[in-house]
Amino acid sequence: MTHTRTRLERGRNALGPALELVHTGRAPTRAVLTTALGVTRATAGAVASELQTLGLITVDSRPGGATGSHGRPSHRLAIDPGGPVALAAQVHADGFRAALVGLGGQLHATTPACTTVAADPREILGQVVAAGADLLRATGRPCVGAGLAVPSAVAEPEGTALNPLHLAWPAGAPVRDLFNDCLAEAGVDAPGYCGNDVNLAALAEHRHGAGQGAAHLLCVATGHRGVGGALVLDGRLHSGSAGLALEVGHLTVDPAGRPCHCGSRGCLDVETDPLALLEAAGRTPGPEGSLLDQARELLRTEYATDPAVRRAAHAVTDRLGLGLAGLVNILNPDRIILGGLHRWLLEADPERLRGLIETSSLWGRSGTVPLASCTLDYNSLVGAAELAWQPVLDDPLAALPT
Amino acid sequence: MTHTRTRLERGRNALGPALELVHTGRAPTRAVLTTALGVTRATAGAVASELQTLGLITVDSRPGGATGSHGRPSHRLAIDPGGPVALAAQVHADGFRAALVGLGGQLHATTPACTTVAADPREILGQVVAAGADLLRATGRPCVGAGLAVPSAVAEPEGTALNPLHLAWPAGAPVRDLFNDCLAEAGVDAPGYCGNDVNLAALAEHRHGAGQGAAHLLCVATGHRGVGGALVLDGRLHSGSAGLALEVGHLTVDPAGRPCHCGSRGCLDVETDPLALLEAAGRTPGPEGSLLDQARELLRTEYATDPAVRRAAHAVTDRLGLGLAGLVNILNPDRIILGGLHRWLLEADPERLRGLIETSSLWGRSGTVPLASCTLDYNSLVGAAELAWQPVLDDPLAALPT
DNA sequence: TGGCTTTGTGTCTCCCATAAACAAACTGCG
DNA sequence: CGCAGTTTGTTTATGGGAGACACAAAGCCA
Repeated sequence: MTHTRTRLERGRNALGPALELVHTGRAPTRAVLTTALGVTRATAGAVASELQTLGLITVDSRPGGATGSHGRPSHRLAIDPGGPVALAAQVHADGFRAALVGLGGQLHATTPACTTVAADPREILGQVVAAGADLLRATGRPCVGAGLAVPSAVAEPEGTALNPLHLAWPAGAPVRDLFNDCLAEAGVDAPGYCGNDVNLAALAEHRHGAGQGAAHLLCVATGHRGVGGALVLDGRLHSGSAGLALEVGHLTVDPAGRPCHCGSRGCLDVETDPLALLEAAGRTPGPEGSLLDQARELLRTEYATDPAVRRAAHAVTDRLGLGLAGLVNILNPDRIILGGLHRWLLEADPERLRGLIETSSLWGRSGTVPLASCTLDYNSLVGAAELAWQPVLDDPLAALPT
Repeated sequence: MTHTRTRLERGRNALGPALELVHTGRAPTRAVLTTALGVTRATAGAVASELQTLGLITVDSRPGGATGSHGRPSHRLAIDPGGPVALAAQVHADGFRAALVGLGGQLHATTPACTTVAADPREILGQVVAAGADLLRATGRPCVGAGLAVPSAVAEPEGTALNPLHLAWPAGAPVRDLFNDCLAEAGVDAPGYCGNDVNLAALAEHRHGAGQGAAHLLCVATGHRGVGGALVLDGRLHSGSAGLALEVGHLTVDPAGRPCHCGSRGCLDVETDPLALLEAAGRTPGPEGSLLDQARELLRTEYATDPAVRRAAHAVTDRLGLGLAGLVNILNPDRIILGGLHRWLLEADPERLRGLIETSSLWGRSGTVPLASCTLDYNSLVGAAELAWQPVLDDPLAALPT
């Protein structure tokens, strides 16, 4: 056995952290990069120019812009607009979508949402990958990898979808392998990664959206059906030892509530999803539009006018608050962001939810947990791209061709 | 601003990791230290000799022992028996105890358990620190720091005890500051750290006991009263953004259960603690011995013979299983260890608890979570010492005098 | 225009860790 | 017993990342 370059696989050690700072928008100039990395200006300069040589960022030599501060203005750092992209894909109950995402979480191209839903996993993945491959060919830019968001827990390291029941897939479908097969077939020579859609949304929000700066970010969101959770710890997705953490859908929030397919009653999954709100308001779901859209419309148009809608929203909010309080006691996050229906419930009555969490989370007094809405468009897609970008962020030299 | 040695505060970079490997018993010889660190033999040799110079470990030059393998036998690494120690202290409902703990979690000296309980925090801390200081003077060995375990959540970074209700202390007592004051008064010139007793027990079990090797370790335990939880992620205690994570006592495990002081009903705290078992078995707590000891005796002597005791144990086990299943869904640990009464319940009927967690934790099929008992004596004390040792493990050169 | 401040750059140096060759210690076999 | 084979410890030389330092550049402000 010979020992060869264990030392971070050679290459500048600060390269990855530096790229991550630019990626997350925390290093607009070389000066703040210097202080953020805690290195000398000489090192930061070398690192920045190396990232520039890799074609990942640009270093503005002649800014000319007003700095507002004294002294020599710092060179501005920006994502190279011609740099590589990641292929992002998402499948959900109502269709699928593909996109290209560059560094910084910027969407460079998106396919229109497709609403034909093939029952067979292989078929739908083939469709979404083909759409993404078309985008790639159209831009001609290099691809660092591909990410896929699915509405199911994804077991690691197997890469299997454990409960894709909203897709009517078989439990345990080898989604990562299928995804990679489709990528190879479509001629995309890049590694494919898979993750749960809410997890990936949380990751995207942490890096580019409402979760920025949170050290312990909890995200709870409804998709089109069901409820998902995610936790981002110190910038990394915490998905447990097997990728199954934060499956919060089956927290009990109403012991006398409606039965859940898990066998229990009153689970967060069935008590706080769009269908629950519609039913509580005495509405029958219509045929057009997703349940999520219908619930949103209901809140938007009739929350202020119809007492029944208001009562229903309050009831659902109360159950959500109970679930969040339980999670706060277990996870002690420093920020909570809500997506899907939960976001609209929060915005309909922020104080009610805040109050609930404070009173039933034991340590209400020792600092309220800030609640916020998810703000990023297509956050699951952006999060899927983060998966593909991660190796580059960890070690640009090793992950990139040259 | 001048940049001065940000580079890990100078000193050999692999020093901390190497010491941690020896500390946790994962590096019995220089050869495995080499592979575990992923460095060359030259580096490992230099690191080991440097740790030896610091007086932390010993390197056996002439082992002579049979290795069982071919080739030159490797030098053995061991904790220096004359090295520094940490002062560990624990206070609980029934008394307090102090000890000296060396590297490797070894107890070098312990005061007898004291059962006089002063009501005033300052007073009882003064007593336990004085006892520890006596031990220190008796050995004459250097002290790297002091750690204190308390039966309460400890808020970070304030260092205040948020719910020390089993000690009848005021909520929010500045326990870390008080501890440090007492240390200074007793002439102990070392920094003092505080933590929750179950958290510290989990940390100790992870490093030296039943939790070794687990990447995501969940620990749930009863103290003398109440229930606590802890999570060790990748070798570090996860205590949330403010030190309040894993306050699992108020998970609802029986909606129709007995009222809890938190205002809810059927909390894990009141449904699975020693008093709950005694009451369920129709026994009235006696005056002598702690409730935990009485519950343990009951299980030991009458579980096999008295159907009422068996029924009571099963009922409490069922509630515990429900709580654990909920935690598994949220945290997805790869091992669970149980302490206090929960340990005895597990050992009374392992299959019942295992089955409960499998059936109600959604992913029973995708790999059962191993359940184990806490095995370390005085694990909270050892864990308290870990707090004091941590700076040394992180950077031996910076933390030690010379 | 000349201080003052902040930032970028080139040069030198330090020092940690690798690489490579060698020495040491043990097993096993003929 | 001696020698091959294997694994481990040690020495020396080399390389490379990052700090220290000095100096230049580029803006403010009087």
